[in-house]
Amino acid sequence: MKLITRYTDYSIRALIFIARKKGEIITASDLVENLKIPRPFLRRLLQILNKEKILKSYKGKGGGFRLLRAPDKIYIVDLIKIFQGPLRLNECIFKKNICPNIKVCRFKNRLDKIEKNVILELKPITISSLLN
Amino acid sequence: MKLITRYTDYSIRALIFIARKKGEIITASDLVENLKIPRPFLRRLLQILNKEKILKSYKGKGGGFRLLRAPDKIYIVDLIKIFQGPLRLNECIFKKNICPNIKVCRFKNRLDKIEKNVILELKPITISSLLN
DNA sequence: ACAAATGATACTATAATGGTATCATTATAT
DNA sequence: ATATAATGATACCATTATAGTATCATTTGT
Repeated sequence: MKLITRYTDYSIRALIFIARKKGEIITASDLVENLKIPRPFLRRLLQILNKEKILKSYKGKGGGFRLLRAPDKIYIVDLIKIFQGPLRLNECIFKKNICPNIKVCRFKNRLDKIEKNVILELKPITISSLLN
Repeated sequence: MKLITRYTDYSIRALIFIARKKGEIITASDLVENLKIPRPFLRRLLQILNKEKILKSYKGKGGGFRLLRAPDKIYIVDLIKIFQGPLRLNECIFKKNICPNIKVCRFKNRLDKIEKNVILELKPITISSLLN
């Protein structure tokens, strides 16, 4: 029951590293050396961040990655969504229309409240808010 | 990233059902019929609850299960612990002594706070508080 | 003795996560 | 042009957690 998978965790570390280098183009190799993330895994992750327009990639010699958005516009919840899908801690095992007491189920209501609070606390966290 | 697995979820439903029957001995069959939980799965789960002293089982004809504790002494977090292990949303991928910046890692600090809040909200929930 | 219950335990299936490997493509410097 | 250093695309594999099944043994009331 982890909130954050390695994809998300690694990508946060990578983005923080890149953000600290303000504008420099950072290669996968730079990140491997500094963050000890397995190379092929990191490469995949960077490609995803590129596709999702979090990073911009530069191909060819001298290439690498740069942030596409300002660090205060990169929200952790976006990363979670990219790598882990919609943030949902709580899903009724009976899908909507089968569970007989969906409206009454007090447990589900409690979990919904907890989920909302988690989201509320995660929402404001950006890469820039983690920089130091 | 689910807070609650089926084991936990099913066992909550089962315990609520049993609790409502105040003191009656409830068989696995009763629960299967009423809660639509797959029989072998439910049976395993009841055996676990028996071992963990949440339920008391009665073997042989006329047997079944009864609550061993009062419903207000059965905490959801106990069930989570039984079926899912310690409630931990947040574990550094670098175990304690490897991550260079464990004390400074602001992200981990944030997650710790969120985790604490989740636990705080889950802690008071008992079977009796879900009885309606 | 029989039937109706649980106890014990081993097995299987599926999906998510974590990680690897390979080849193609692009861009720069010489 | 060509070699080199970078990313792009993709397919594959391993491990673990979750979900679920199957089987036989044991106990107990009638």
